[in-house]
Amino acid sequence: MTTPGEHEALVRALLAVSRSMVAVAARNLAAMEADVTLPQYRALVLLATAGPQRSAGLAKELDVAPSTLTRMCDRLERKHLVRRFHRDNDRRSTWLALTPAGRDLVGVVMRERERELSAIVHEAKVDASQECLDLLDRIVAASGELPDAVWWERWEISADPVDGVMLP
Amino acid sequence: MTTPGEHEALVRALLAVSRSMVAVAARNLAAMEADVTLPQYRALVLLATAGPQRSAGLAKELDVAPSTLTRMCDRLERKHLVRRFHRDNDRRSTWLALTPAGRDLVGVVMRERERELSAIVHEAKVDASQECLDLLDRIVAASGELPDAVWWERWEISADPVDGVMLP
DNA sequence: CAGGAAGATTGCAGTAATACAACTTTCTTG
DNA sequence: CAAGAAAGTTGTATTACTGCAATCTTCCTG
Repeated sequence: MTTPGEHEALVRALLAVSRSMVAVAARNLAAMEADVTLPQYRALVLLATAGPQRSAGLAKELDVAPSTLTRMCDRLERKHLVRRFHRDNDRRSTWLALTPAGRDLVGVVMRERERELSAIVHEAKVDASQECLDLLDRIVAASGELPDAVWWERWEISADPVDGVMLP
Repeated sequence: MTTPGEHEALVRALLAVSRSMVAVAARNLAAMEADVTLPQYRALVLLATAGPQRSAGLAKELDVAPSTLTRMCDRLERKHLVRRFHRDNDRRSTWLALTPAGRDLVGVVMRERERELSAIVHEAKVDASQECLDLLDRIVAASGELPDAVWWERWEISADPVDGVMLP
């Protein structure tokens, strides 16, 4: 079990890690010059991991007003990164899904980030014991995020999954 | 030394960690409702860690045009989070520094993030061996970020350091 | 089927980010 | 000292984000 001191030490270490990872992600996304804004990119990532959504659901996850989301999706649709569709003969709810291009964009950004992390790990010359890997995995799980392997599975099927498994 | 397989495994684990930490930071900042935008917050953080800057230097670090930075600082100054001043009888360069309020804002956001990370660590029920802490520290160092203790030192003196040690 | 609820969009309005070009001031150098 | 470089600010314009209120379909329910 974790003693108070160990707990604090780990939290402090993670706070620094958090700053590192945020900086890496920010540089990474800026460098892509991907023609999407940060709010737009957040929407794309949500669609990649949580799958197609109703407009209202996505608005709630992004914590913006419905009208804000409508406008944002207008722009994303204009760029062919997202598409709208309907289901179950329900013409009220509009569903949103990534296009293959939208899926690819998220994948490219993530692959690039992976490349940067690889360089950092190389630079750090660290030895990753199983114990440390487990620790990282548990932190990820506790924060509510998906393990890497699962993340990529979700990503893989996130474009055009209408006949697939991601629709509830 | 790290074998190929271990390297890959660590990179993958870190990629997931990166997604976690970005999510935590995003939630965190959004929840603060701090009356600053993300670009503005990035500027404040840079001033907190790198100390007072010339306008051009900050613009370069943020990768925006000088005029963009001027306008942003107009807004930050209006909110009393940043102040402009001159040095060395040089009336061309304008320097930028945090006000105490600006410094506090950054500190509050970071403390809140620390609180969230503490909850996650608690939830994860992990045991942090010295080996794991060292690994995290080396990752942080390799990414060019400061260790937590140093970060807080910099933060501490970042407001009104004109007679202090942060000015080159 | 009629009334109302649900869901998204549109009208309207304000703020922010962003950059290019022109300009002002100030420093530096020949 | 004069010419020019350096640094920041202002003028101007575009795009995006954001939300509230009104509207328009569409679905549901009595």
